[in-house]
Order: sequence, then structure tokens, then C-alpha cells
Amino acid sequence: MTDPNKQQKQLIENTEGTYLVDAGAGTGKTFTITRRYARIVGKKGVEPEDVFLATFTRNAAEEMSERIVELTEFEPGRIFEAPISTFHSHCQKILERHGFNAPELLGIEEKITEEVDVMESQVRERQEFKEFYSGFKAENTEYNDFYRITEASGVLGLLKTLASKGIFPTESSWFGEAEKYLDGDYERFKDVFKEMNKPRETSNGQRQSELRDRLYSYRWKDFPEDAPDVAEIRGGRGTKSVRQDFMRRSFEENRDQLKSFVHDLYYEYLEHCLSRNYLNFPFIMALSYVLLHERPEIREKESFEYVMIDEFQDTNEIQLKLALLLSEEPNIAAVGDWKQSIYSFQHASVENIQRFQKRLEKYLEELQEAEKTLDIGEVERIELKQNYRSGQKILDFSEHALELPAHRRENVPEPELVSLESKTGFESSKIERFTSENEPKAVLSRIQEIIDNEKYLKEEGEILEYGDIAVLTRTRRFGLELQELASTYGIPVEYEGGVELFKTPQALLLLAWLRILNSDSLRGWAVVLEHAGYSLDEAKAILDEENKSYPPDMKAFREKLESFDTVKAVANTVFEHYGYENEVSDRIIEVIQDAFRSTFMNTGSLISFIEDNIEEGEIYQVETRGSENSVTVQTVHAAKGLEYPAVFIADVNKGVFPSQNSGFSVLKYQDPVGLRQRKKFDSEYGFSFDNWRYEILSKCMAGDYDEERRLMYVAMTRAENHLFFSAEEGKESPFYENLDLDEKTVEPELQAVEISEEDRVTFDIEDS
DNA sequence: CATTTAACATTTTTT
DNA sequence: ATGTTAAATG
Repeated sequence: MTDPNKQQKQLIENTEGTYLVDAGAGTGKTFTITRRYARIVGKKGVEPEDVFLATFTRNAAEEMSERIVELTEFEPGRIFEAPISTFHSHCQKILERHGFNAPELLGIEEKITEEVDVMESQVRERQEFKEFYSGFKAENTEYNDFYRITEASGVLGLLKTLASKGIFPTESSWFGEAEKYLDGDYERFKDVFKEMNKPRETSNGQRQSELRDRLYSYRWKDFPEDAPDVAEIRGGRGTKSVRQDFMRRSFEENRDQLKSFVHDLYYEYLEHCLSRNYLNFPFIMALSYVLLHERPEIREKESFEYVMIDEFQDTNEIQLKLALLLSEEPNIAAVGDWKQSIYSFQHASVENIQRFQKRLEKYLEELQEAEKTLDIGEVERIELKQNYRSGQKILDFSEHALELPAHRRENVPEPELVSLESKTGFESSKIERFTSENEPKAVLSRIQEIIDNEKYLKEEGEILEYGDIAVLTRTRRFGLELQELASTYGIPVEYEGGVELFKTPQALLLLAWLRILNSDSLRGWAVVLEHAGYSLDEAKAILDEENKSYPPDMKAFREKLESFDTVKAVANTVFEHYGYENEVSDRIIEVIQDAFRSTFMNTGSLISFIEDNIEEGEIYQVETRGSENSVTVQTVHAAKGLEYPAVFIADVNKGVFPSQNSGFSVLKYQDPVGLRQRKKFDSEYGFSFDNWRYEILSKCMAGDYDEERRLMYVAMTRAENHLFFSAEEGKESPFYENLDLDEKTVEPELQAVEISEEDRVTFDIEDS
């Protein structure tokens, strides 16, 4: 791929104007973007400082920079200093440069100093927030009713969602048009309601609407007496639709108290963060947005002649708004693939790319208030469709992922997509599926079978090695299980994607010693003694005594630890003592120091930090020495952007892939109904009732499996030549069952268990 | 056959 | 605590 193809050329050469680029998987996106960048900065009078290139990850930014260095005449240092970065890090820099007075634009007195910290650890932030929240509760008793129904982490989630959507509080009200968003859009809701309430047509007449069907569960809820009856809403037997007047009645609700509660909490939490000098990711972008919105002179300094956004499908609302504020000229290139939008849990909004033109128009209208204008007319569309990664068979089959029903009754509308054309010349692609009673074993044995097998070539004449194979899963669990099993058979498998760091033996021992140092904790001693080889009875005997007779060497070790001032020294000494110094122990120290960089740490808060991490099963990446030729096991999310000659999509089981998207918190913001509460506390009865209006509204918002289908699409398009699906026998998910594979290629049962005797021989040979 | 009812299974992804 | 499926009912 040395010369750009026709569509790539179109993107590279058209540098002026606004473009929406549909860049499918494997279409040479990075190649094209870097070349376009080089062309732009190659123009007279254009410098790297005039171009903002936004990427999704820091790694991607680095890679882009490296490739651009090769393509341009600029000093490498110049390119690495240039604004090629994630939105987050770029906003952080903006705040460092100009943020001193940013909070006061919302009415907050606290100042941003130049060393504001990013709160990267979710667990740490939850910890901080909990503390803040209990203080808030004590001081704001007028919101008592809300404390009865909320819990801290759910509320924190809501605040972050609001910030990502561009909804911020000011001292006495809401910033810009934010309140409109909170109230919701009745006109748009009407469409949603009507669509959901349409009687379904069948061959012989009408059936009840989906909304009426879903509202069956209404009867199991606890509603107050004045709530309408199920029968009233749904009508009697044979009724096809929910009564129309409930459209308005469910939407209209006095939410002044709710809004006021969220406002005060939000505002004070911002103040709290700023006074402690830390900000989470959404808040960093929120404050940058406010700053650029309110201060034209800063905007002018910080804006760019050219803006390019990579992975545009994973941007959120505030990022798109920021991109507009950062654009001095209407030279914007949004490059992405809606089919690969898989980060909604991180507030990414697939509508940014699907309804780009509409959103631009809407946001630009909002920006008029800030006297920001940008003359964007019709957005031009460029479609990259020549694929340099996968065989045509793989590409065609992958499209089915976007139509897979997630349950029996779901009918998925045909997606509007740009079909990809393979340029690889791979002709021998195999696509298969199999189930087994023991799925991990079956996957491993199937891997053994395709290795060194001339029926499954990497490409012309090249056989597959372990390193050519990846096993992708929806959740982490299966991958870890698989790795464990593989290691017992000596199959080289490398799990990539982080571990539950604080559940490792190292961390548990450190926790034990911290507990001992903190309060002479029996729990701590129990762990330490057990680790030292004392039996349960022996340990009990020691701990039961009035005057505890700890082993002298342990006593001495404790005294040694007590003499240290820093946790780092304590941790290092513990790891050293037990001979536990490795990548994991290094990472533990790094994480602890990171987490407490911006806030005060004492032994007590560190202990609860570790406890929270264990409880929440928090995941951290640990750099492992990558062995060369081994099977990669990772989640679909982690595999984004990567490619492998052969891909196994495993654990395509019920409830796993597609995963059931549940987990509603009590307070929720959702387009187009706005801010809502699922429960209401009734102080007269002393009881939390369900909110009947919410019940109807939420049934109108269809359970969305689109993202699960996109995840499947991403997984499938990682494959260059061969693709396998696997599930556990009897647990196959609808995705697995609906795969449209030829009977010939289906292997209903792989006898991994039965042939394990033979397999074991093969496995043993691979001893590494 | 459409609707109602009860039983059943399952709870991620991470800049 | 939810949503899906399979069995019971009208």
C-alpha cells in the first residue's frame, strides 16, 4: 500500500471544507490521515501548531506522530509537541494555560492552578465522592427524600453523564441551554411513543403494540395509590395500544425538586473537586468548553485552521461541541465508522457520526449565543471502502453481524452501510462455528488443529502459528479461564487486557501488613501467619492469647515497617521480604501513587482504597514481557484496531454476548425524556414507591442491542482470513444461533473431551 | 392465535 | 431487579 487509492486521494487532497469520512475497518485510515496531515502542513504558511488532530487513545496519538515525522520535513520534536492528542489531554493543556479563571465563569470561586490532576482511578473517585456526598447530605437536609433512594456511585455516574452531554450548572442556574436538555424534548418523545405504540401487523390482523406488551410488567411494581391502574393504561383484553393520553401524562411531571437537587449536588461537587485540585475526564472537558465558550480571546488563541478527528464514532456530544469551538475555519474532517462505535458506556454518542449534519447545525445554532460562527454548508461525504485486511468472504459475512437479532422477537432493520471491497486476494477464507460441553477445551483443541495445517493457511503457502491467532471475547472472564487452562496444557497463550491487580497474592499481603500497621488488625495477622505456613489452629492460638506472642521475626519486621514514612517504602519492603518483586508489584506501587497524587493519603484511606478495588474487581493493565509466538486472548474492546490471520470469537453464550444491558440507576438522564427518577420517597408512608411515569417512559426507550451487534462486527472484522465462533453446548446465545453459516461448515460438537487423551499428547509436546 | 402468567437465568466494556 | 422464554389460558 504505497500509493493512496482513489477515495483516499480524495480525502488527502481535499483539505479545505468539512468532510464526514466513512472509513470502514482496514481501509488504511491511519495511512490516509497522516498523509492528509502532511499535505496540510506542507502548505505555505501552515504550521503543525495550526492543525488539531484528535485521536481516541494516547497510544494512537503517539503512533500518528511517529508516522507523520516520517512524512514531513519538520523536526521530530516539533511534531511531538504539536497538538496531536486525545481530547482529554488537549483540554488538560488548555486548562493549564488559561484555566485559572475558568471556574468563575460558572460562579465557582476556586481557582485552577497549573498542576491540576486528572482523576484516572474510578475507584479513587468513588471513594472521594462518597466522602463528599455524606458531607453534602448532612448540610442539605431539604433533599432528604432523595438520599433515601440514591446511592453515591449512581449519582456520580449521572453527574459524569451530564458533563459529557454538555450540561453544566452555574451558581444559580444552568449553563447555556442545559436546562432545556434536562426537561427533555416532548416533540421527539411523541414520535418515539407513537412508534412504540403502533399495533403490530400480522398476516391475520393486528397484534398489540410493543409498548403495551412491555407494560405488562407494570403490575409488579409498587406504586402509590394515586397512580393509574394497569388496566386503565393498557385497556382490557384485545386492546391493541396503550391509551394515547398517557403519552402526555407520563412525560409531564414536576421535576423542580429533582433538578434543584441535582444542580446543587453537581455544583458543589465541582467546587469540591476544584478545591482539592483534581478533575475527572468529563469535568476537564466541561471546563474547557465553558472557557472557550465564554472567552472569545482565549478561543481565538486556541483555535485551529484545521481540525481532524479520528475514531469519530467514539466521540461524545461535548467533544463535538469542543471541536467546533476549536475550529477557526470550517476545515473539519471527521473520520470514523459508525459500525465500530462501541464505547457508549464511556458516553460516546453514535449519533455524532450517524446524524453529523443535523448535530452540526444544532450546535452551531447554540453557539451563536457565544458569538461563534462557522460557515459550514453541506458536509461532503467520503467513503473509504477498499479493504486491505480481510478476505472478501470475511467482509461479506461480517455485515450479518449488524442484523443479528438479540432475542427471538427482535427484528432488526436493515442497516445502511458502505460495503467493503477486499484487496487482499485471500481466497481460502474459512468461517466455522462449533459448540462443546467444555468450550475452553474445545477452543484450545481447535487451535491445535489449525496450526501447521495446510487447509488453514495464513496466506498463499504460509502455515498458521500460535502468534497468528486471537481469541476474542465479550467479557474478560472466559479469557482468563482459557489462559489458565492453556497453561496447564503448555499452550502458549497470552492474556492481554489487565488483571484484578488488588486480588493478587502480592496485594493481599500488602493489605494485611497495612492493616497490622494501622490497627494491629487480627484479619491482617491471620493472613500473614497463614502465608508463613502456620496452620489455622496455630494461628488461632497465637491470636487468641491475651498477650499475643507473635513470632519474633514478624514483630521485628513490623517495627521495621513502622519506621518508614512513605507507603512506597513500606510496600517495597513487604514485596522484597516475600520475594514478590515483579511487574505486578511494580504496578501496585505505581497505581497507589497515581491514585493519591492529588489527595491526601494515610494508611486508613489506602486500606479502604485497596478494599474498594477488591470489592469492585477493578482492572489494571500490567505490562507483561510479551512472549513472541503465542495466541492472543483479549476482549473485543481491547482488539479494536488490531488484526489477526485467524480469529476465534468465543463465549458467544446466553447473557454474555449479547450482554443484557440492565443496571439502571435511580436517577437517569436520557434523550429525549431528560432527567428522570425511577423511584420516589414518600415521607408520609416512609416508603420508596416506584414512579409510574418513569415506568412508561422507560418502556418507550427500546432496549438497545445495536451496540452489541457493532461489537460483534468489530470482532469479526479483526480476522484476515479465518473466523471461528464458539459457544457452550445448550447455552448458545441468539447471536450464535442466528449466524448464517452453511451446514457444511458447522461442527455441531467438537469432541474435545472425548479425544482429550490424544490431545493431551499434542499439548504436552508444546511444553514451553 | 394473542395474551397472560409464571418460571427462569444473569449482572461488561475503560479514555 | 430485569427481561426473556416457555407454558397456560381465553
